[in-house]
Amino acid sequence: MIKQRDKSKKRNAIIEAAVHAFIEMGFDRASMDYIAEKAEASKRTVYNHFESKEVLFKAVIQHFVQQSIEEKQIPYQANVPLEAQLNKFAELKVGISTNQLKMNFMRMAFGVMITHPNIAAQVMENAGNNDDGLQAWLDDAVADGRLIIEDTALASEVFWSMCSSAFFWMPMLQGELDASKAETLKKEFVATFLARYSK
Amino acid sequence: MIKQRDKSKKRNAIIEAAVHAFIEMGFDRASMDYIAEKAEASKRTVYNHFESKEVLFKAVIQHFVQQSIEEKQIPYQANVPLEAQLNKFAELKVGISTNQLKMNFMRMAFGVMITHPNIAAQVMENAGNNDDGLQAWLDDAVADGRLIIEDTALASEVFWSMCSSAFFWMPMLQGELDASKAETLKKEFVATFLARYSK
DNA sequence: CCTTATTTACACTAAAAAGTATAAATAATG
DNA sequence: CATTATTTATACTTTTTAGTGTAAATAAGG
Repeated sequence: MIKQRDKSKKRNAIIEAAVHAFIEMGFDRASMDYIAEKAEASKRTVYNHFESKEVLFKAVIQHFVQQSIEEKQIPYQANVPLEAQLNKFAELKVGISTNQLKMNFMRMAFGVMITHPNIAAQVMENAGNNDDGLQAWLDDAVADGRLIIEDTALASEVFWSMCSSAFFWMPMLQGELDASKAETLKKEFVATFLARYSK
Repeated sequence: MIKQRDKSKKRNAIIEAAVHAFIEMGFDRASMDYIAEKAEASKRTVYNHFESKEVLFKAVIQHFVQQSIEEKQIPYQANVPLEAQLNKFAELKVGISTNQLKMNFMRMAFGVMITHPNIAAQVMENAGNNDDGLQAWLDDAVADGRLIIEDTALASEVFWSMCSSAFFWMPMLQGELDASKAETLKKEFVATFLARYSK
């Protein structure tokens, strides 16, 4: 019978340090020595918790994903203009793009996954689930007779395609989007979507 | 007076080898030794042509950009359905996404640019110019009275947002898109666009 | 206060890769 | 053919960093 003590404190400190080191200097250039120093731990302790840099990275990703699961479900409301409700969906994406920490983290993560396909594969296994609830919302709006959509999955993709490109991919690789520009685009995307699918 | 001989042959062999090495193994893991070997040149020769790996990378990018400048202008045609003409614009993006070599190259290039911001900055200086001719086409269509658009620049962005997300970013980071799926999306994008802006 | 799980300091190893030096070999061009 | 610009082979330096070994120090928890 082995006594177990609470290792979580050092472990969390290491993950926290790794998150910032990876964001700051990228996966390859953030050395284990540097991470240990920032975590106020010895390098040996880092390796006692995470047997390799790759394992540490995966833990960092998981830590981040954990934090990001705050299912922002937007329920369909019969007596609110569709425009306003769709705006909220678009706002979800805009919200991510203006969260500097989150964007930097994702930029870093994509960099790693492009550069190290083997790590990417392992990370992707634990990913999945990408439902924003838009399709459910569309189904409700159709049932309520306010939208005419044959294929709500397809319509959902149309909407997210517009938003993702402008509010996610572009800012991700080309830097933050101007706020008023974002507003203009958001309005136009919603208007375009409604032109196609509303009665 | 120094006699100049033709060094372009070796130089091109090196660039060619570097292109494939970078695509195959990524910037960091493609060593100068490996590139030299693939180019059937000595490492010293590689360094005689390109004073550093970074300089070589920039030459590779330039080589690629040079090849990609085949201005596929699509002129406005008064007596052809708008749908068919817009399809061609969408096809431009689909075309890129199904060019495996091109996508692999761009994936690699983005990886480098995310991972090495200093290189990214230098590469970006020589970039610019991203006009696909859609806005000009829209202007013509508006002048011809077949579309009603206040801001053709904005409308152009709406169209490219849809297409870029589905036909570029997603395939770039998540692998090739199914052909029939691409066809479905393309149709829906064009239909959505026309629902918003056609008479 | 004792036991011992956990952490630390520090000195290693091993590997990889960028870039350099130099003298000899090769081949373009007049 | 002769000249010499270019290329080659080879051995080298330097730097960086992942990961390990070990004995001593620390501190959690009963």
